[in-house]
Amino acid sequence: MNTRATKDLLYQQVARIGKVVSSPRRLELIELLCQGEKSVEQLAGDANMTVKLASAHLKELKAARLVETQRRGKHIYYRLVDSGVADLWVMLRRLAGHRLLELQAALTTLTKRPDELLPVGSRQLLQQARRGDIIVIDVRPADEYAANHLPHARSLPLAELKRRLHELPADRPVVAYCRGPFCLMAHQAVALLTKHGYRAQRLEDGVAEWRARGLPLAA
Amino acid sequence: MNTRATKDLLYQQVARIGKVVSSPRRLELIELLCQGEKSVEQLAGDANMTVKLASAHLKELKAARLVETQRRGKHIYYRLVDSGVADLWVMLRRLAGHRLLELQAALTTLTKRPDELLPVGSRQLLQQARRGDIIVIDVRPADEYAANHLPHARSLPLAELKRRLHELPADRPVVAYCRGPFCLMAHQAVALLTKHGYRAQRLEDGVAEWRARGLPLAA
DNA sequence: CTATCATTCCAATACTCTTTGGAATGATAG
DNA sequence: CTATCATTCCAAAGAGTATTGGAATGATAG
Repeated sequence: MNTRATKDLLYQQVARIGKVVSSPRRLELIELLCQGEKSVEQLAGDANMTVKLASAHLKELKAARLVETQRRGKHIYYRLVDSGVADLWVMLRRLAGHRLLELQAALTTLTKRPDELLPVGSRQLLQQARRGDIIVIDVRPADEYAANHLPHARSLPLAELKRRLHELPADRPVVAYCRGPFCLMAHQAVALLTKHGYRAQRLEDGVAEWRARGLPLAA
Repeated sequence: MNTRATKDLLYQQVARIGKVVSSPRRLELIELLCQGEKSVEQLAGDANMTVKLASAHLKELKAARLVETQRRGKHIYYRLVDSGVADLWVMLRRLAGHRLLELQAALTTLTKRPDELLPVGSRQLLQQARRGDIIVIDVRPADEYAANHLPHARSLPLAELKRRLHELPADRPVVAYCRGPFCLMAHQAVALLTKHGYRAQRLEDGVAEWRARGLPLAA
């Protein structure tokens, strides 16, 4: 029994998972896939890279068994193998956020108005949304809403928000969410809503964070 | 607001955590530190590397805020910053184990006898240990036992096991555990015990796995 | 067949990481 | 002061990674 050699082999295998999540590009792809399955084209577009580069990174993710593919028509769709991968993303982000001051600094420059952040707990939010005391809107693209969304949330993509403002009752507070803490869409939505007289706040969580906490989702 | 640049920065910060856990050596150090704090010398010895190399890797871990140091006398002791780091290690290993067939293959070559693995649930194990129906032994070095161990376990380091065999009652089953699934000490202990007529089984978990499941520990 | 979507191959550049060596520097105990 | 423990600096070899380019190949829909 060659102890050293075997141990090295074991750690090396685990390190493969680490290697895969050591690239900012791949992390961005993982975050996008947390929103639901997407084609290579969509992924490349959303993450600002060429299709070829996205393809290369997705190949790595697939080799590590973090994502899987399915062909439908002309497109090949990628999705996370299971929610454990989303949990890994949430955990890494949480660890990074707790430890790396640089990240916190970067995040606060994004969120110029800390007051727009939602002060309310998750379960309380759900209750208020169910009763209709507040309106929860999902400002991601419609297909991501279709794949998975928070209970009692309605889809109102950022791109359509301006011309569909009238759909929102002006007398109730609005809570907007998007892909998670790194996503800027909810942020912009809140800015727009506030400018038009709404009481709007941002929910930092996305569906991945929501699920990682064991909270329910709707599809 | 330069969206792209900011996003890149955010993902880059998270990728730093990934980078740190993309090295087999550093993972081994993390696993060792899951057992309790250790000096550089100890770590280097346990992980079969030179002090200088260990020092370099520990520097990386420290830069990522996964470990912290404390000087006591001539030695500098390293420890995990909090149990979230141990959880990350457990999570990565679990993901790797679920996904990478190579890892499973390597593990089964280690465990030539699958029957030696404990078939019993964690809570049930605790109960039996508390009642004294079984003897749970911690075969890690004594200082790791001192730092943290399973409830109702007694310390019986592998190095001393042979000459302290008489301390174990021959009429009750023995369950041995060590640093976790990647550690071979419990394995060897079970082999030795079985050879001497004991009914011995191996518990795959170590203290990190135990804690990650929310189960209690003793110190 | 043609257009589209995705991957692959070969190649090149630039970059980063790992590991080792030798030598030097700090910090501490006794 | 001396021995021990740990880190640091400079340097270098070697391996691996990321990204881009051009061109080609598969797979599918219509």
